[in-house]
Amino acid sequence: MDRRQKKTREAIFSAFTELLSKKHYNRITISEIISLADIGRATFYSHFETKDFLLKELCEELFCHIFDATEQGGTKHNHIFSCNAPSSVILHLLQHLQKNDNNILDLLACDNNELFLRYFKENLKILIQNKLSIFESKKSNAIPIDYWVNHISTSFVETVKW
Amino acid sequence: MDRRQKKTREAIFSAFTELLSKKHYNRITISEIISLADIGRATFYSHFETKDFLLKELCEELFCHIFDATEQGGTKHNHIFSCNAPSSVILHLLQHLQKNDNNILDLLACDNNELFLRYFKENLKILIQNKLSIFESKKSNAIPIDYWVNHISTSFVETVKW
DNA sequence: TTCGTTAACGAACACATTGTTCAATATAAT
DNA sequence: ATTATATTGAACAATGTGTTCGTTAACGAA
Repeated sequence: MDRRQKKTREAIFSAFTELLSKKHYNRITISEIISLADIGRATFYSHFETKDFLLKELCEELFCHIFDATEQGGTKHNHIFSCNAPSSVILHLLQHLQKNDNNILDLLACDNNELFLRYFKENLKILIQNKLSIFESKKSNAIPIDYWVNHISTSFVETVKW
Repeated sequence: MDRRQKKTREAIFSAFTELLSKKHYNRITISEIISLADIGRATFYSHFETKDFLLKELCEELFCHIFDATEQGGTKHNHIFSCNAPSSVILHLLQHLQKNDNNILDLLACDNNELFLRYFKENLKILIQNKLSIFESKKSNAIPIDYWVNHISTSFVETVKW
């Protein structure tokens, strides 16, 4: 990727997360992001179609790192973070939270969490779905499996939030 | 309250809920609400300061009904709903959900739920806080009580959502 | 270093939405 | 019937959005 592209992209992400930790997503304007990132208006729009897409891509950057590492089986991975992923995904996740990488905690804490938490939960669901499929054999269970998936992932997210 | 005020207020709420069930909150404009409710622009602003306040008051209308009934001790109450509140708040709540009064289910289902779910949860928290305070005597518990409050209310909300 | 490619700039633009104002009108309460 | 008040409609400035385009500067490969 062109060095210029990467720079502006990171400048935008940086400005955006800074603003997110200060005010609600709805109240953040493109103009604010632009002036804080110190880039041209047209430049922003050549990177992100809308503010929603920006948030979406930010979430993907943050979460794909952790959940992608699952499939790579504990090898080194390099996104925004760089670390040695432990074998347990949950442990890995908690480690990042503890270090508060990229201010994830700030983002989870305040009002901006809607889409953010949704991504978090979506990815967790897939993970737990896989874990639970081990017990798939006991199909006679009266409680549907996707209820358990939902319940466990939700409980986890809410526990972290708490 | 003035008959005219009540009419406009209900027209706004009605138009707003209809729009909410169709598109995301962020994408709904005041102008849309106005034209669907068929009222003047100035009229809207004489009722609600902003779109956020409108949502807030809608949530209050919907949830205060159920949670207020707790304190009144099962007597008849008259908000948007009117019914004989059973002694169990949870039962009461589930009854309304089953009847899908005021399209609550629609509102819970789709993307507009952020603030909505928050109110739901906030009110539940208070309720559960009270219920749990009965066991307050066992203070030696290693797990803080507000964790339990959070966990139980969250689980309930998420179960309903599921 | 050179050179073709591509990103960033910035200023301008049409457009949509917001929230306010005000005088005129219609409706309610007593 | 009369007073009070809610609604109306049109106009308004202010702000934000998303696009356009010619110019400038940085990039990377040869």
